[in-house]
Amino acid sequence: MGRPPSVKPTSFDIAYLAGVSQPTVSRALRGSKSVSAATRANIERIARELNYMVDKNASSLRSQRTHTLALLFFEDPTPDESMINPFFLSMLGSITRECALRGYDLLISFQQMHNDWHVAYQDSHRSDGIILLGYGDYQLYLSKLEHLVEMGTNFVRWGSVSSEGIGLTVGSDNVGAGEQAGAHLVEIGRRAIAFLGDASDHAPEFQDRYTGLCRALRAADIVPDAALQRDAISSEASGYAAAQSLLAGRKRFDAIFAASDLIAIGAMRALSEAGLKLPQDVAIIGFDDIPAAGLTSPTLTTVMQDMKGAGTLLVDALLASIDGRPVEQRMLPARLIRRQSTAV
Amino acid sequence: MGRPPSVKPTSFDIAYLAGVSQPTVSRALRGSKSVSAATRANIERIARELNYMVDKNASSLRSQRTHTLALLFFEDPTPDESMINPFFLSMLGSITRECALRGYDLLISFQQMHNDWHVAYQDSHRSDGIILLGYGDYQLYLSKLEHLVEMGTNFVRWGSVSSEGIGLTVGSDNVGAGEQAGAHLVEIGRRAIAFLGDASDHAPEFQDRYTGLCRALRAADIVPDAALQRDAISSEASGYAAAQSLLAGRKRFDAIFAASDLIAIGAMRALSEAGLKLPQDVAIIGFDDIPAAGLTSPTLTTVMQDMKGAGTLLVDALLASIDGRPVEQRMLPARLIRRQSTAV
DNA sequence: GGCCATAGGGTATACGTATACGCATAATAT
DNA sequence: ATATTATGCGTATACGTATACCCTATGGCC
Repeated sequence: MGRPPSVKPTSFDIAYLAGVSQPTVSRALRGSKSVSAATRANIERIARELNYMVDKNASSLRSQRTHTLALLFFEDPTPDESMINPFFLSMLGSITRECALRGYDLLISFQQMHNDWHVAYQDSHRSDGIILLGYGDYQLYLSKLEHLVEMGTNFVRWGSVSSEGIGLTVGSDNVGAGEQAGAHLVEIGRRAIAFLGDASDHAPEFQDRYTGLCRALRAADIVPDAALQRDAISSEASGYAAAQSLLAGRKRFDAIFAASDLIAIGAMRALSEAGLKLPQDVAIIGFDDIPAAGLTSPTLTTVMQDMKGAGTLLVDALLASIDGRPVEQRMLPARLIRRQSTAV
Repeated sequence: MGRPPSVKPTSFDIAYLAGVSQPTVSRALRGSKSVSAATRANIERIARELNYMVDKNASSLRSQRTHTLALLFFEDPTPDESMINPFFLSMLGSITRECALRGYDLLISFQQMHNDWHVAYQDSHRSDGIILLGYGDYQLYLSKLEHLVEMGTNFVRWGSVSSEGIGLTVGSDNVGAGEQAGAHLVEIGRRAIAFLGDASDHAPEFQDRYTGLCRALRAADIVPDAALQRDAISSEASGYAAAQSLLAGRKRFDAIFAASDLIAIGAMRALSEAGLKLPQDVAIIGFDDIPAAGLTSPTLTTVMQDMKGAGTLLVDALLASIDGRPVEQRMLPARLIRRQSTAV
């Protein structure tokens, strides 16, 4: 029934010291109820004394459960290789914390959008499930998701909840947030409100925000004007370009709702360079509340998403899906943060 | 010698199809040279067709190598629970990329500084080595490092390389960087240069930066004035407070070198509120080149560390240490980024 | 007092891979 | 032609845990 304790203690060592068999040790430590309280206490004491830790590999191999989740960042290739979207990074903290709380490890990896879906597949073999945080062209993204579904991989992704999507999705109430932003701009007297951000189904989240804006406009009896919308991806450069294009157009506008803070910041630069006064000439609202939003001048009114809730919900939904519990799509409320860029 | 292919292919399935034994499959796929080219090619082909992937748990269990590194963020507890130092986050990208390149997985976890060292110990059992990214009181940190050394854990940490430290360290040339910053301020005609940041051995990196500044001052025949130094930790609030304390002092100053961008940004706010013109009245230099540094007004001159190189070097050093190869402490050059806050 | 249920825990084994060892055959040396 | 070595691969087994199954003792029940 045993050998004496060795270098790295195993369940056998504990069994030997406790005078029981190895399986009993396993049962005791995993909380099986078919082990007496006295035996369990004894085993737990010895384990603590020896600094014993269950060997994760052996355990996973046997049980076929890794107790590990993989976090996969999907991104469009950027010129600056090492840049990561600050918005998703802010979710990292809460996801990690939530995983730790549930006793799960978190594996992390970054992928360029154009890469083989194989990577995700690979990750699915090292973990019980995958959390997907992606941005970029949604249509490119789709085929990868289909592969995952096909293979029965457990995964959740952050994205647009309102549009029907593939797989389990958690996201902010983008439509509602867009509506709040629009209502606020109307409230401060603006009527010619431009939207910067791709409004097609290549970017469902942006599309939702635009939908919300339009809804707010109609509620104020304003007819949304397609001539005041410009496509932009989430980068400062893209926002700058979009705003310039807007300025070049013949349509006048007195406010901008940008689909992300980076776009808004780029737009602000373009507007300033054109000699416009913010927010007097043009009020502007961003989205995400990245740290930089509080540092621009004027400081940027924006929509704050519930990142902490997001991490919790993502992990929660994924674990439910892994355990075969029923899960529903869930939407998180977003909140408007009023700053100088809309203070008139 | 086998059974037919099953659901999730194993090396046995491949062996069966290739008409060889399982160990041969293992050898072929791991690149052992005691397998003929023909056999290997055949095995690789079959593996590809079956979408075979080596079971990480089984492999790790047998070989006692996980091919996984753990990234551990150590932080002082912050009021805002989910905030992570943006500076370290920017290292995340390059570390991940480097790991992927070397075929290593990356496990990630966050820890409050005051937590049990046990967490690190635990992580050391799920990985071949640990990368420590920490900030906060270095003295608190020390005992944890000693534990790790004691246990023979492989680890590298980001920190001050010049001061003698425990374990393997990789870091920027903080002294040199401080010297560059000081020289630049002298060059634009400033002579009363303040330093914001803890200059004690509780924060070796900040101390190094201060040392560098003093060196530059002496080179210009200026005697460093201790009355122009204020302790600060890396946060905006702390920088704000430190600058206010400086303003309250009777010593006049015409420049500030802040030990981090966050400190600098806080200080800028305090100075602006005091009616001082930047950079005319006070020039200011930060450290880290966080994204926000380019967005403040005036934009902030700062020191950019080589984050990409840092990730590479950290992983490199750790793997060397794991493989028992000799490793030396290494220092990365830092570069001054000139912006408006020192443009006179 | 015989019968069955239950608690408590032991026995055997599987998870999938990597490696020490041994054994042929072929290549080379003498 | 025999001894020697290298090449290529099979055999056996270990890594440490979790679980299906089996056994024993005890207690309750009629």
